Amino acid sequence: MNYWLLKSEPNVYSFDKLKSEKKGIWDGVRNYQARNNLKAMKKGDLAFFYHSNIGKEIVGIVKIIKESYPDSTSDDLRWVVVEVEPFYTFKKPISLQQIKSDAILQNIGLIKQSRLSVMTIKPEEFDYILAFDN
DNA sequence: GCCAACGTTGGC
DNA sequence: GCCAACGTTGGC
Repeated sequence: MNYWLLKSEPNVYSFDKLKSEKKGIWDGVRNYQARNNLKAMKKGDLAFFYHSNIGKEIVGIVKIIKESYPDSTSDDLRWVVVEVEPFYTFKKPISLQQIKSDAILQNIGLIKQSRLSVMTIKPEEFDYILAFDN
């Protein structure tokens, strides 16, 4: 079981939209490192859903329900998608500011590699962030 | 709107 | 294979 973080601009594709649609295809990734992370995802893995640009906060968790397959929004076979469904909604979203100001989370990918849209989250980071919500 | 931090492209 | 120029992402 691995943990991930997926970024989306909420004005393009928000967590609320995913919830209203019950499941979603994570398409449009055009970066090798992000693509490699998509390929490494297994059914049942969990991922934080982060709103970039607007909100700048982790708003929920999604579950990977279908492993990677070619992205139909590109005719280039290098790119892939996964399918996700809503798994958990944070009672109170975790802001980037909160993550940045936490000594434990200084090495999280969200801070270290701010431009990457699909990244891994260490199990201890996942548990630690989830505990904020209780 | 600006800029830092990348990633990509293309000339050599 | 190097590197300059350019494009993109995302925080501020």
